[in-house]
Parts: sequence; structure tokens; C-alpha cells
Amino acid sequence: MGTALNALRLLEYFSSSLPEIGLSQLARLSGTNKATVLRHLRALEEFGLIEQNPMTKSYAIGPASLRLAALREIANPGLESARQKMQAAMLQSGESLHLSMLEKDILQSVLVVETTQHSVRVSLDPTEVLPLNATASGLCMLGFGPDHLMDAFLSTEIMRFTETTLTDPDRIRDRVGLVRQFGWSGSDGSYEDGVHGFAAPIFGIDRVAIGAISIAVPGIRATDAHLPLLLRTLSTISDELTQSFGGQRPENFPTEFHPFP
Amino acid sequence: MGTALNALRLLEYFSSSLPEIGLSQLARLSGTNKATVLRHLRALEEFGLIEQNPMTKSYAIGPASLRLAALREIANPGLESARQKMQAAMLQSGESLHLSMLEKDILQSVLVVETTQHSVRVSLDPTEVLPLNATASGLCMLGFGPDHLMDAFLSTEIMRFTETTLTDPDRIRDRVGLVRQFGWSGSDGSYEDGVHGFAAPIFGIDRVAIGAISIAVPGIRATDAHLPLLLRTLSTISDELTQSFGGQRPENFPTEFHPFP
DNA sequence: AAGATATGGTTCAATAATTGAACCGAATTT
DNA sequence: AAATTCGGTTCAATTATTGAACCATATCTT
Repeated sequence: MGTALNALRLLEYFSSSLPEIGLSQLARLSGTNKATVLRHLRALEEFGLIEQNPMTKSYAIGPASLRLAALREIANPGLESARQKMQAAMLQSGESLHLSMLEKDILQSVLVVETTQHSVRVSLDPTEVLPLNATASGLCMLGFGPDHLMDAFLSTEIMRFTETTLTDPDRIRDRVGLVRQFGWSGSDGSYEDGVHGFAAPIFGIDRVAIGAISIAVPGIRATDAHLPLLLRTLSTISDELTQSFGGQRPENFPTEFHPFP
Repeated sequence: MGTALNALRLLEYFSSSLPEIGLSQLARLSGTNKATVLRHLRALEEFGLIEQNPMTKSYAIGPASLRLAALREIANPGLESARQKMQAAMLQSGESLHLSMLEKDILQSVLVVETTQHSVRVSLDPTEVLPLNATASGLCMLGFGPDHLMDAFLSTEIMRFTETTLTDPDRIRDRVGLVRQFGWSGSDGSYEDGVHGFAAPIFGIDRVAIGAISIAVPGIRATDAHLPLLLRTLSTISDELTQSFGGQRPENFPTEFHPFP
């Protein structure tokens, strides 16, 4: 049941670490017959969602993805202006920015603007799913997202990524409490070693967070001296993005961000 | 034959002028049974390529398109840097820029950067298929694209869009001859009345054009006084993009663009 | 250099999923 | 209040999908 879906699911196996896949490999990955995989790939290719490298014979995401993305931009404007605002914030703070949005209780990365001012930078995968317990953006969503999100998340398996990842439900709740109080969240290498994140929520019309904007800083530059600039940038852009998505901040939301005690 | 493809083809009916479509309407447009359309939409929705507006119940392109586009950007880098170069060229010339690429003998629009400096501007559909005879970009491709392109195009039905559209094969050939000589092409409302285009080719590694970059100018600003700036911008960005896509210009390609006599 | 094992791609009968006409209830329109 | 439209459902007939086996070719191993 769901041939079209089965075909589409093949696209899930493409990732930034595996952007090109051969026929046999894809058959193995998906646990499907080669003939079936080939049929699906041909269909996807005809539509343009898949493209075959004529040299290597292996397959990759095709140009139709761009057409569709542009089309979505029209139906759902705001992302393009978000990109521009993020670009400005990147220039102001000198660091990479990262926009993620909640889709069905999953925090999806949607837009990445990398810094052009430092050679030591954090390079982010623009297609990632962000763990709610391990990233600054995730903690933000737990604090300001839909009420059921925390329980839904705690009922799933909580993953550990590094030494500093929060995995204890009680400690997560405590931390999220602080985030609610201060309006922003931080992560110190709890997802990837050496990567510090600072995130603030983006609210929807009902004052519930629909996504988060985060600044990713390499450990070297995550200093107390740098922090005020980052927090100022964060406060401004989270407010701009909230407005640009047609949302509004809750009444008691802090107008300025201050460092955690 | 091709359930998956049939499902995907439903996506073709979404456009910038029709970004949201209801079930019955889509069934009518595609000439398929409602039940079938619904099944397909459900599959596409589960994957995220389609999204249903819970209020209006109608459907639109979903968030998965963005994920896929980001993924393609990784496998096929360059587009993001192209956007930045186009942005710079837009600021320099003050006009909207338009990148198109050849896919299977069809010239697809891939990236649009609209001017922020004028309120009278040309607004381009970022998902269009560009007619080779009627647009500046199209004439460029005929002049510098694959050899077989001209014959392939002339064997199809040649469309007329406005009074000034070139439809006579001989006149098209003549014009393309000029384009080859000068390195750039122009169109004066031959696709849409009042829209002037100026385009230059982007070459691939084999010195054959893989796409074109064009500047779209409203008739009011398409003056002789403005032209030198436009041509300078065009020359620079077409060279930059050629390099950025890893291509090279043919040996005898003009280093500067001059107005047609 | 011969065998072994990959690869991408094809064939075809058995099968399982797709299809569309008719239908339903709820809004709108007339 | 009748008629039309909408989104969505049902179910038997049909149709496209599926996977095992197979082919040709390329690469690696012995």
C-alpha cells in the first residue's frame, strides 16, 4: 500500500554524508529488490527529483527539488526574508546562524547561514533533525513550544551525544525552567564537542514557539566577552523573525537577554 | 504504468499563480478520479512534499521540498554561492537577476534575485520554463549551448508571445549569429510586453553553455544610458558564474560586451 | 590470466496494490 | 428548500507492481 510513498522514501537515504548512491547500494539500504528500486528511481528521475550521474551511474537529488522549494516559498513566503535577516545577523555577530522549525514534534533544520568572517567556523548540516535535549534550539522548543512537546519527547528514547548531553529528565526540566525564565537557551558541546549554541524561540500567532533561531560558535570564541554581542543579536533576530512569520511573543517574554547566573 | 510518477505529476499543477489547490479542483486539472488524487496527495503529504491547510482543506507544496533542495545544494554545490554573486550584481546594476539552466533541452529557471532598489521592477516566476526563441536567456543558449539544441528546438512548435517574438527560423538563426559574435543577447518585450532582457551564457567544462544569467529591466529603464552598466555587470557575473560552476569560456569569447550596432 | 565478486540493468509470471464509479454528509449557492 | 459543490469513503475489477533469476560488464583477487 503506497507505491508513491515507497518511491519517495528512497529519497530519505540521501544525506549530506551520502549525497550519491548507486542502485545496488540503495536496494540494500532500503531492503528492496533492485528492480523495484530502479523503477522508482526512473520515476523520480523523470520528474527530476533524482538525477543520475552519467559517469558514475550513481544517483543524487535532482533539480526539481529547487523548483519545488521555490514554489513553496511562494505559497509560504517569509523564508526568503528570514534568510536576509539571518545574513544581517551573521554579519553583526560574525557567527553562523541556524533556523529550525517544528514539524510534527520533530525539530527540522531549515536554513543555515554560515559566517564569512572567520575561518574557524561551525559548519552545520542544513537537513538535520535536531535532538531536543542536546541542542540550544531544542531546549528552546521544550521551553516555549507546544505544551505536549515535553511529555512527548520524554516518552521517546533520550539520546546521548557527548559527555555534557543532558539525558536525565529531571535535569532537562530544570534547565528548561531556566530557559523559560531567561528567554534564551545555551548548549556547551552537548551535541557536538567544541560547538556552543545560543538559541531563542520564534513564536507563532498563538504565542507558542514554532521554531528557533540559534547562533553556533566554536568553543574558542564562546567567551564571556563575546556573549553580550551574541545575546543582543539573538534577541533582535528572534523578534524580527517572530514578526516576519506573523507571530507574537508572550507578554512576559524578556525584552533583553541576560547571561545565566 | 508509473504510479509514483503519476503522484508526482500532481505537483506540476502547483504554480506561483495557483499555489494552493483543493481536492476536486486538482482532480479536474489532472483529469483523474478524486479517490486517486486523494491517495496520491496523502502519500505526498506523508512524505512532506504536500501540506494541507487545516483551515481551507486545500493543498500546497510542503516542507520536504526545502530539505531536498538543501540536500541537492550539498551534492551539487555552487548554487548558494551563485545566489550571493547574483545579489552583488543586483546591487551593482540595480535590476533583477535571473539564472536559468538547461535540463534535457529545456531551459529551466532556477534562481531569481529581485531588485530592492526600484519599486518598478520585473517580477519573475522562479519556476518557469523559458522559451528559447522569446527570451534573452533562450537566445543565449541557442548561440552557445549544445550544437543539437537549435535543430531540436526548430523541430518543435515555435510559440509566439507578443508582437516582437521571433518565430521565423531564419530570423532566429540570424539573431543567434549576432549573439555568438557579441557574447550576449537581448530581448525587447518578446516574451512579455514591457520587459527587456539582457543575458550572457554560463559555460561548462567543455566550453558549451550550461545555462544563462540574465538581467530583466522594465522598458522605462532600458535606455542607452543604462546599457553600459548592465553589460558590464553581465560580463562580470557570467564570468564569475562560469568559474563558480567549474566551467570555462571558449577562447574567442569577448572579454567585454559592446552594444549591438 | 582465470576466477570470483562486484556493479547497473532486464525479463516475466504471480501477485498485490491501484483505480474509478458510485456514494456520503456537510457546507454553500441558488 | 432544492441543487450544487465540497472533501472524503467504499469496494470489486483491473492494472500496475513486485522480486527471483538472469545478463553483460567492470573490478578486484589469486
